[in-house]
Amino acid sequence: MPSLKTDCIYQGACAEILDRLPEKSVDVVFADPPYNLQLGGELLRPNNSRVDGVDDAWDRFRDFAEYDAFTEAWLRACHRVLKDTGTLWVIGSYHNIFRVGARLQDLGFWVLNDVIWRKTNPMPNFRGTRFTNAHETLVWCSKGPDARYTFNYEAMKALNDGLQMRSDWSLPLCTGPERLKTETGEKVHPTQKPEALLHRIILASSNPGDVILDPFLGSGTTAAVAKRLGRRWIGIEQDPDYIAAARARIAAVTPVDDPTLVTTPRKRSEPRIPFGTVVERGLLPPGTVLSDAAGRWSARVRADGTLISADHRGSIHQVGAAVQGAPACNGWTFWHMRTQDTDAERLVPIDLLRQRLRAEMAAEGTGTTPESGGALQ
Amino acid sequence: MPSLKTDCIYQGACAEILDRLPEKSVDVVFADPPYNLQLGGELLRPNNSRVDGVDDAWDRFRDFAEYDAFTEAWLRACHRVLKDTGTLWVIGSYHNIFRVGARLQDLGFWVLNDVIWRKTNPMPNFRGTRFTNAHETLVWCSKGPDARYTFNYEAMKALNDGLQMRSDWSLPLCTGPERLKTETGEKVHPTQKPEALLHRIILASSNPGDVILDPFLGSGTTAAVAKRLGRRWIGIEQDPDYIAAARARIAAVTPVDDPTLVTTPRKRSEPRIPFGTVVERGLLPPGTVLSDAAGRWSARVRADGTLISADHRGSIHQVGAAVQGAPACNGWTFWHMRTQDTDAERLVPIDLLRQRLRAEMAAEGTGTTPESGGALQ
DNA sequence: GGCAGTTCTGAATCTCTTA
DNA sequence: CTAAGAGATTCAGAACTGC
Repeated sequence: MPSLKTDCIYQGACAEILDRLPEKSVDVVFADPPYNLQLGGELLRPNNSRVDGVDDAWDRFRDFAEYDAFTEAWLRACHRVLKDTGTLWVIGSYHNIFRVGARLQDLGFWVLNDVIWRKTNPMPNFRGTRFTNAHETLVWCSKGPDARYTFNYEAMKALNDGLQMRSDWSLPLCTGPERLKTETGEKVHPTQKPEALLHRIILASSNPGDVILDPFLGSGTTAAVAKRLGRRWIGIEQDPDYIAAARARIAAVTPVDDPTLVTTPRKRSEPRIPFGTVVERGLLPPGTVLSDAAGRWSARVRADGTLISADHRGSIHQVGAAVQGAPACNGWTFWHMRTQDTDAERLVPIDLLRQRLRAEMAAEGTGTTPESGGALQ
Repeated sequence: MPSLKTDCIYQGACAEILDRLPEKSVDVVFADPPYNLQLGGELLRPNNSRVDGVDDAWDRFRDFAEYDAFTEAWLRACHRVLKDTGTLWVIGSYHNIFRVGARLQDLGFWVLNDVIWRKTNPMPNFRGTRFTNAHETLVWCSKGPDARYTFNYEAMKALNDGLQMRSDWSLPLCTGPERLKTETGEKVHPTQKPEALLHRIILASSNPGDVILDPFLGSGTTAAVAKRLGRRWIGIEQDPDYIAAARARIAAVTPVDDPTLVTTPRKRSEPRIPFGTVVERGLLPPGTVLSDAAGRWSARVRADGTLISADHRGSIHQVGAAVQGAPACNGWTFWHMRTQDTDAERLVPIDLLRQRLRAEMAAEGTGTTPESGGALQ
């Protein structure tokens, strides 16, 4: 099995190149395949200027059958090189996304989300014959229904001002200085994607050091953003002009050197601390009375790190669930202790003690290093 | 060939019923088929309450093959009953929309647009495992690449306050009084669609008197909106409980009697907040009579968000200016509506509705997009 | 009645580690 | 492999409760 050389562009047809890479070696695939646009003649704006549509050879297919065969080949090849914990992103429009989506489901990929790139500045429909085509669709999937995968939930939530990131993303088209131009001022690539789009994708679904593969690299947006965010990358591209432009572009990118700048740790990945340790270290003496925030229920701390209430005994979680009659409970945030704060007596969650202990252990160097990002089911 | 009886619900399996209808007799099909959700066990919110997921028998399929066969059967039957100038709408999620989209392309349907219903108030992802599933996808297609079809471009542009209607529509879920409930307070139907969605679809792709067919009628949203907008309709549904609820609902609808209220022959200009959204969201039903503060002039509201008076038609601003013989007019403050306030009937400016909508849109919080910046979708 | 706080709910493929 | 236990996790809006 060949080893995996990263941070380089492979020239050639993507399915063939992919078949020569080692299996289960890639963390994230981002694919921007030909859309099979099936454009008719040329399109004129109301002022009779010509719309520079996609008419390149790489977007010409005889029929759906040929496009489907092409799609299945590269998807299958991607499935092989993906790690079992890896995920695949594909972007497309209504011309091709149903073909792609159905094929990837048939190949066993498990759709996690479809994501809408809502364009803030789309090209209008000049003829007034349809709705302005103002979005593109991304499909995000894991290797199977039970596969674990990386989703940096907290990073996405932070990016969205503290609210869960939704499946619709409003971003402008790639224009202005970001858009690569030739010396004669022509677009280098007809469908260059905005870096903001790749920024969000890579931040959401990978960790620093991960390998991001783009089987249709084009002008190199994926590689440029991956490099900047401290990820390794692999690009596959046929066209030597695109490759030249991408190489120059990627070379000009300076990576963010501090990994903490490009990760938002999940609570799930923090070291686990048994409640018993809190008692053992004397942060909470046996016999201390805990209660919930509203003071409805109470329980006492036992020396072995279990709780005892009027009717129940067990872990902080078990007793919390039992007194509420709930199926489950996070005891750390449910149970509170009295604390003398300035003058008034207040109730604070015992999770504060866990946080203090984590800080102490980090200072001692005894705690396990928090893993970056969270691996999800 | 049987004749086409309209404005009624046929009970039975949709493909079988469709096969008994005359061919090429329907103008628009709107289909909301089972999504094949494949939900696992139960899901609890962070507060331990149970999510009432869709587990109905009609959404259970063995595998993709069975779902695909089901899909192809009803799509093929719809193709037969559609006029050559007819169009088909299908709504779905990532669970099924790729299967549906690929099959309808295979059957010869020609995709005109995919349209995103962006939900302003979706259910969150409670476990923090994915992006909030905040949208659904509609596919709109004609019978073939060269088929003519109805698209009321000007009506859609008017509804979007003078800007081309885009392929992404922001609308709230069907909740509150619009949501049908049983006597015991349960949902009549687990997936009732908002009337605003059907309002836009029917206004966009049909004319008064056209026949709208819904092969999965459910609680009858399609029929209710079609009737109100002066279209004929046909519903197909298996479940007798859904049928009973739909019949009662549809019977309570009063059609807009004047066809000129639901079509748009002329152009108009561009204010900042589309008055059409006020209409579409049901804050002001088509046919409502508006007047100026002194009661000197009056005009009626049309379904696309324009007004019609004795001598004039156009935007709220244009008609306001025209009736006064003034060069310009702010329709938002000029036009008033009657409101039942405490005991007395009063006239209040329709700007109140805009303010309410602005508050809602601000709460929707879409950040830097034009949508939150004023150009309502 | 009015206002504030609480509860409820919506097409949802919704955990991970250790024993 | 399964089972058990720890413990992480929510936004908008309507409906309801209580003062």
